[in-house]
Amino acid sequence: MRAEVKEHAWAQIAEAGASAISLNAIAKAMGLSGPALYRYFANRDELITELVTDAYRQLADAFHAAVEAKGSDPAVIAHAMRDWALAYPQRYFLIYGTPIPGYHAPDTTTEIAGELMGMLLDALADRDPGPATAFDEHLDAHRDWAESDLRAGTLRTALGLWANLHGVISLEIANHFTNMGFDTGQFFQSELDAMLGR
Amino acid sequence: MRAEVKEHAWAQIAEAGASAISLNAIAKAMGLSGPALYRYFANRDELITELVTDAYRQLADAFHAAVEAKGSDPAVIAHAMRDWALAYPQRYFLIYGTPIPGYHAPDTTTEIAGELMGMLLDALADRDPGPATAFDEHLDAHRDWAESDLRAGTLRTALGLWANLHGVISLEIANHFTNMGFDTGQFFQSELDAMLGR
DNA sequence: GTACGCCAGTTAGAACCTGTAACAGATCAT
DNA sequence: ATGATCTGTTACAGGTTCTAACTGGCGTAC
Repeated sequence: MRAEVKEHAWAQIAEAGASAISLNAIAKAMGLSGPALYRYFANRDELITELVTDAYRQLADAFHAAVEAKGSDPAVIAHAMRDWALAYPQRYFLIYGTPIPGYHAPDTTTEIAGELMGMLLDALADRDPGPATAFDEHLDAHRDWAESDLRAGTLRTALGLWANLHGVISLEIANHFTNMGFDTGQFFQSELDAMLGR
Repeated sequence: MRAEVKEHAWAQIAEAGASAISLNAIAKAMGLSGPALYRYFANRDELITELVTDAYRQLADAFHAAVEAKGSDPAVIAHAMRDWALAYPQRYFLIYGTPIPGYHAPDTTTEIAGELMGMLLDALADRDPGPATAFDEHLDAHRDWAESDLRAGTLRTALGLWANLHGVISLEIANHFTNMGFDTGQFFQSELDAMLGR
């Protein structure tokens, strides 16, 4: 039942964004009347929270599937992230888009965020992070969020890769490149090469 | 009058986000009654559009001011961008956050976006873009959006810098780093060094 | 077999929102 | 002075979330 509600919610999100989902419209689409849904979700926020964690879970599953199929490689994870974002842009924005003021992410989402970062760290563990930087020192003193057997340089590389990936992907799916005429896939690959190639 | 309305709109945005601005509430805050505002804004979308272009304009002004004060340098622009985003996170998200479905940015915003990119290109013009890449060739064939006297490598560098800046900044102001405990300013500087230093 | 309680759904309604229509009053130009 | 215009009003239609109160059915206990 909750699953069916979320099904309709995803459909509404895909065509009008998260802020436009309406419990009323979902109920009507399911042949129910307005307040019936309040048996299953306390309020609109609870539904959205559930959607956010589901989206996170899906992204993590996409990562796992990609690593399973093609090996633990940063480029594999990067492409999995972009492919998922292109397939489900609204879900991506649910995770990484404009935060809703006053809304606090539940613990499960931060756990999954850690899981994502963990996979990226694993994929980068055997890599040479290049010369140590000033930031590495600082990171070394603030690394409680990562497994302890990793070099600070690896953490730095993962953070940088993650941020850069997010930058390229979010600009692409927010259509900030559309007026420029170049191929976004090639740009993504180019950035990936710059980050990992060297 | 329109300015006063926008003033209140910014206040509402700051505390509850863009999707929560209400013409009704603004009117009440101004001592007017609901429909009075429709004399000045045809509808809610027109107000938001104006806010978006104003935000763009402000960001561009921040860039100009920074360049004026400290010279045309990519690091100067980068810091100006981050400082502005930290000062006005909601305005930043209005520009670069989750796009509003069905909303099409007016021409003026794309013009200002081009202005921003132009300043970045200027600041990078004298820089060695490093060895030519495969993407440079593609860019060379799709560069109508940039002045013609620039090397493709410079365009590539500007795009990459822009995307990476956006990634770091947007993750920071969306609080995706809060649980990690490191200093976001140092991370920003580290990324900036990695992008420009080399 | 009857009575009880629970559960899923209903309608009614309060309090919001956007936006339109019709109207009242002031002010400004001719 | 008179008419047009401009600014604001109230009334209203239709939408939203969400609460309250009620109804019908189903399962269980006695």
